[in-house]
Order: sequence, then structure tokens, then C-alpha cells
Amino acid sequence: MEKPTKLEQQLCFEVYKASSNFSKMYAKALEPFNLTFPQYLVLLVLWEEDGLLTKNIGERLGLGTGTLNPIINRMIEQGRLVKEQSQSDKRAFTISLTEKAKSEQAAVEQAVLDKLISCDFMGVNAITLMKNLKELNASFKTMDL
Amino acid sequence: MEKPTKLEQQLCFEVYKASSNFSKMYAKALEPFNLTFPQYLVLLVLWEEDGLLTKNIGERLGLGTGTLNPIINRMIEQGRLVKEQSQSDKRAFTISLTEKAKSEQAAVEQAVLDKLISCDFMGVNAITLMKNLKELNASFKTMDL
DNA sequence: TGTATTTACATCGCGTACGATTCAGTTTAA
DNA sequence: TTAAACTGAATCGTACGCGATGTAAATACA
Repeated sequence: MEKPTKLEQQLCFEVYKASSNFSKMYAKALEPFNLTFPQYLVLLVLWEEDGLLTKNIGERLGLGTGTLNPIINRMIEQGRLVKEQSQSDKRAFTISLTEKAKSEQAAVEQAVLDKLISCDFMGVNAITLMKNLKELNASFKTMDL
Repeated sequence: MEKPTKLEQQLCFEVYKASSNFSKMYAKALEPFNLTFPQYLVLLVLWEEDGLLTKNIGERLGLGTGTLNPIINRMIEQGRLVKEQSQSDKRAFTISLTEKAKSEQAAVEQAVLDKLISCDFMGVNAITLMKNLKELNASFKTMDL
């Protein structure tokens, strides 16, 4: 990593733009379901493993309670999630999918897939990109900041 | 790009996390100056070329007026920017740096550089990553979404 | 010329995103 | 066994980020 200044400024900006681009693309795909991108991420986690604690979801998504709690509350209002106090630890709450959220999984995933296919990232080497991003994010994890 | 589903879900998530990681890192570096990351991006644009129209800044950063306008207003309150109506086009406004914003350039850039060096992204191939991200973002540009 | 469209900016509503604080419940250790 | 330290959530304040709408100025064009 020689000459971090210019290079890194541009790297952080490319990441920033890519993130906002993805966010907008997914927003379009998820709009018919009245879902936002972060809400979709919560569903992805719970479709993989239902009944997690708020804490666990936050860890997987890298979100603090200040961000995650309002998202979960909106999804409860939408009738997608249910929250119940854990018996073993009364501070903690278990978040579970409703039937509605379970039954729409296939349709939502199909809509996202359709969008991705229609977008067709010409020539982008997604494998390499993912690998490099994972390395980058792993680096962040070991930092004090 | 075979099997977009899982792969792409993860790609968008890696980008999402990387963006938030960068944002937090830069936030730390910029905190002493009472600057946020998006505010810093505005400064980067204007340090390169002062006296741009709001429209130009928005184009370079990929931000709409709904996002950019409040940022500029805060930076005016901070005493970093000045806004004046364009004479040639009375709808447009020229955004210029104050002396304060010009004089702090070196110190801000040094602080960011120090932070980047102290973070030391071990083994991350920034060149390749940048290249792939630029391709990705170029793809987004040619999309309808 | 006069009207229709477009453009530049402002504002609004909603939904993140994050650090800081608060509070109740849990664990640790003296 | 308590007091102290810690932990999981909730809440608050500030700042994006975006689509939609509003308004005035500029441009197109019939």
C-alpha cells in the first residue's frame, strides 16, 4: 500500500458509491414487497436461522442497537417479525419470523435474482472482487480505529 | 457471473460493510475537525476545484439535492463554505471555500493519511480492488435500474 | 411571441446509521 | 452475599440518503 493518500481517498469513494448503487438497485427490486435493503438483510439472516436474539442479528449485520432496533420495530409493525422476551435472560429478546415473512421468501429471492440478472454486470469479476472485499473487511475487524 | 443469488447477496453485503467500515474510520480521523465523511468528500471536490455549482458537486459525488443541500448548509454554518447566486443563471448557486476551509486542507489531509497508515490494511491489494470497483460502478452507470 | 418543457435548487417524509446515555437484569469478586 | 462491573435493549440527538414535490428561472419550439 504505497502512497495511501490519493489512492485511499479514491478507494473509500469507490466503495461508498458501490454501496449506494447496490442499495438503490436492491431498493427497486424490493419495492413491491415494501421492503428496504437493511430490512431485507435482516430477513436474509433470519431465513437462514430463525429465532435469533437482537444481539445476534446485530453481530451478523454489523449493526448496533441504535440502528437495528428501529428496523426490527418497523418489521414488527409490518407483520413480518415477532419479538418475545427470552426466559433464560430477561434482558434479551428473541426475534422470529411470522408466517407472512416465511412464505414470501421465495418470491423476494426471485425478485432480487431477476433484478440481478436484468442488471448484468458486464465483465465484472465478482469472485475476485468479493475476495478482495472480504480481505478488506477482515482487516477492519482487527483494527482499533 | 453464474449463480447470482447467493454470490451477489454476499457481494452487496461485503460492499455494504466495507462502506460502513470506511465511514467509521474516516469519521475518527475527521472528528478533531468536526467534519463528517460526506462533508470531507465535499471538501475534496472543492479543494480540487473551487467555486463549483451545487449541481457540479452533486454530479461528482453522486448525490442529489435532497442529500447535498443540507450538507452544504451545515458547512456554511461551520464557516467552511459560502454560497452565492450565479449571475449568468439565477437558479444556480456557486459554492466556494472560505479561508478557514482552504487553510485547513493540509492538516485534514495529514490526519487522514496518518489514520490510513496507522490502520495498515495488511495484504489487501488496493490496486486490484479499486480496479474491480471502478468496473462495477461503471456497470451501474449504464443501467436503468 | 407565448406556451410547454426542462433545469437548478429547496423542502419534506421516511428510513437508516451511529455514538452516547439510560435502565434493568446478570455476572463477578471481594 | 452484596456491591461493583458488565451486558442487552431502548432511547436520544445528529447526520446522512433518497424519492417526491414545489418553485422560479431558463430554454425550446410551434
